[in-house]
Amino acid sequence: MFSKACEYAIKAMIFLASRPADNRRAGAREVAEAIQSPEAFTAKILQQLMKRQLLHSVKGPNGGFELLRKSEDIKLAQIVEAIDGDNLFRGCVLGFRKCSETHPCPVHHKFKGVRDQLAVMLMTTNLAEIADGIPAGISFLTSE
Amino acid sequence: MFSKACEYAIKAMIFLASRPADNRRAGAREVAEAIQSPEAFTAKILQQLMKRQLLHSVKGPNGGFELLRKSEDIKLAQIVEAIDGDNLFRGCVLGFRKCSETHPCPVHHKFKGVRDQLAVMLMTTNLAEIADGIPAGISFLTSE
DNA sequence: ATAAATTAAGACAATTTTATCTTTTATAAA
DNA sequence: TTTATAAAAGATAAAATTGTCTTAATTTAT
Repeated sequence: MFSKACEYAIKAMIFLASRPADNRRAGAREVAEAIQSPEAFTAKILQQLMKRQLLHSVKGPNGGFELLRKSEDIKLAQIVEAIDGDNLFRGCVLGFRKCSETHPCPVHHKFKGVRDQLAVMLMTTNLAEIADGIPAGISFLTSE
Repeated sequence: MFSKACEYAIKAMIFLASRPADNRRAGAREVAEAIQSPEAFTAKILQQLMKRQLLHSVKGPNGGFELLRKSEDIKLAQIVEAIDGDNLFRGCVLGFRKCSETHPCPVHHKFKGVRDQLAVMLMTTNLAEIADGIPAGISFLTSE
């Protein structure tokens, strides 16, 4: 569904959002360890999230990354869009450029419901609501 | 959402299902032209669909590929599963192996609805219903 | 000021996916 | 039986994605 890079991006953003409010900032190494992802690759992804105005970074000792906005104001769709683009929830599943209600591909109407539900969910779900379950022990960011 | 190979597979199966009943068989070249895909790559995919018991092939002059079963009896899920596996509609969106109702990843409950709707749709939609719109001019298998 | 820590950036490498090319095998038609 | 046609199979290649390494730039703390 998502690229590996996008999976890491979502996990990284959730991790940052789930940290205590007084110490939100975390370095690339810390993020990578927390979400069990390759460090250098993760650093690149954090940089992309910066360019897309989702993160902010500080160099030097005690530096690191933190959310640019409140977690309530960051939607899942923005993270996905920053890394994978919006093709998943806006494009034609068969890859046609010209696919629409009036000129539909053979599966257009079959996928419409799923696609729209996915788009709405991604656009309305904010980081806070999915990150809060982690410190509460309700959901998990690691396998074991 | 789907790999390129899977997109081609779906299109190829739809193309074959949309042909006139008296001349269902089509060669790899004909299929590739119809769905505007690279011929050799498409041939490989058709072979995979054969190994997964979705197609049958005949060698030699006037040979080619045809559906192994009636299009009514072939579900979209079988085609997707044959090429991309069932990860899309059964696996965890964040890639966790151990993700379940009782041990959920942070987005598990948010994606559950979409994922289940997708799974049901893929498992209940048969080739006939999506292929029939093509000869009828209701849906399209090419861009222009 | 200097040293240490950390991000930024770019080159490089491995893997996977997508795509092509060549040779072999099977089959139908002449 | 020969020839032409088409799939089967395997090698090769190109492109995209994933991942690593090295160097530079920046900032904090000493």
